[in-house]
Amino acid sequence: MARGKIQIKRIENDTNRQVTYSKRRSGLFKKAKELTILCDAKVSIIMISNTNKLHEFISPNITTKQVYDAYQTTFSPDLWTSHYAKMEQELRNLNEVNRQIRKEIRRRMGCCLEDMSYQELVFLQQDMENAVTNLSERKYKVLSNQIETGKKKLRNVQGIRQNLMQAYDALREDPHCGLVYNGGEYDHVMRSHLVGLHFPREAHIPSAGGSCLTTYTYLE
Amino acid sequence: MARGKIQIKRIENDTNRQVTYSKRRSGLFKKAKELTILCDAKVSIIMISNTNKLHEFISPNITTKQVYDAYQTTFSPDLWTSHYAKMEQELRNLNEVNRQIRKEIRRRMGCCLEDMSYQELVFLQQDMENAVTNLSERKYKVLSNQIETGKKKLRNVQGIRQNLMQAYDALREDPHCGLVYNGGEYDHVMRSHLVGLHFPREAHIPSAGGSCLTTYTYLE
DNA sequence: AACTATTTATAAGA
DNA sequence: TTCTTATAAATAGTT
Repeated sequence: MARGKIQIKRIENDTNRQVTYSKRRSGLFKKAKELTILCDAKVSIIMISNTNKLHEFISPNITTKQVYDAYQTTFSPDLWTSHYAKMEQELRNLNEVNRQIRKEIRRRMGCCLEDMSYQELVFLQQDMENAVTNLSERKYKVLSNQIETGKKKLRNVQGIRQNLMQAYDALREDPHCGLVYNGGEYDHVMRSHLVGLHFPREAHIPSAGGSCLTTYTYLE
Repeated sequence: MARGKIQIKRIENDTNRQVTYSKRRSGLFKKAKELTILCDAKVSIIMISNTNKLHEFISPNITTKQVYDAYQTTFSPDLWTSHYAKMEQELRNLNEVNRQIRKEIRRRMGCCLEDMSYQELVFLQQDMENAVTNLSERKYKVLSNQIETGKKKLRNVQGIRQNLMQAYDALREDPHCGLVYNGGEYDHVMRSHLVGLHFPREAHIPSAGGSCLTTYTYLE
């Protein structure tokens, strides 16, 4: 939604997907938080990432359990247990699909071709050749991504190296630079910055912040 | 977020709150849907409105129960519940303390004095003046220590000088002794002792070593 | 992580 | 409720 519109479809690049997940998760949680406050509502969000990491948001003064209990109560045991009905249906579908796929696979491995017409065989061959092409393109893309990432890292490192070289040259050209950093002054500045305890008058003192957001890994 | 910025605080007007709830709910669900697709994640959202209406979002191909089961698996429920409650309590306490301390610091820097009564201001001023006094005393003590150390070193040097004088006298009386005390040895000793009196920049200043504890008065 | 050009969400009004 | 639209906020791509 910025620097270009994106299609809402699975992001194939792992890194991008991760980054987007992280960004949008915090966006979503922020919205949830605002909604909680603006509308005096209770919100529970549980997210499971592509990599099986679990994140949750829960409005203040309530627990996730309480929300899900309310959910259960509201949708009566029926709907809650319909979960199982849904699963059964899914299972049946899955079995059927599974049977078909296995047949297809066997065919694509060169077996079970007996009951296919010539026309079907033509189509199948074409399809298999397309598949090879797709795979090849995909392979190329993955490689490109890797190269791209590598380039980025390289640029990064080169930038750092250049800065270091410049700093080093400056130091060599002007030995008096050394004095600038000598003595207690620099030390004082450094220390106060490092410790971060020198609350200037208008200092923004970071709040401990009562975040309700938590990240845990959900182990399958 | 449009036609004017709004403060994130409870919308008091019932109708507006309802409308905003409805709009933002669909916004939230839309975002959740996009996230689901873009990042290949699973999201479960349950919302309970101000008027106790319940709404849910669930990613395709998964049930709310499954997500909640995953959640429960991740946090062995009993342990989690008590743990969570504990954390919440801690957080609340910490936030409160944090708030107070920040206020106190700001006050001691001369800000946020608007909501203090005269009596409180008097106490605070007294307290701050006491603090200045303590600091001043401490400063004086550190200086005394330095002077004391200086005196000791001086005495030490005087002793050496006396020894030298005696040796010199002995030398004059018996020229053969001279060889024994000749060379850089005494010179070196002299120099190091004398130099010690200059308190150069790197002089060791005795550590404050004292208390880091301060008593804050929590004035509302 | 920070930045910023864009896209998207949405508050207020109709 | 729904539509519109000016504006605030989110965020994709980049650094």
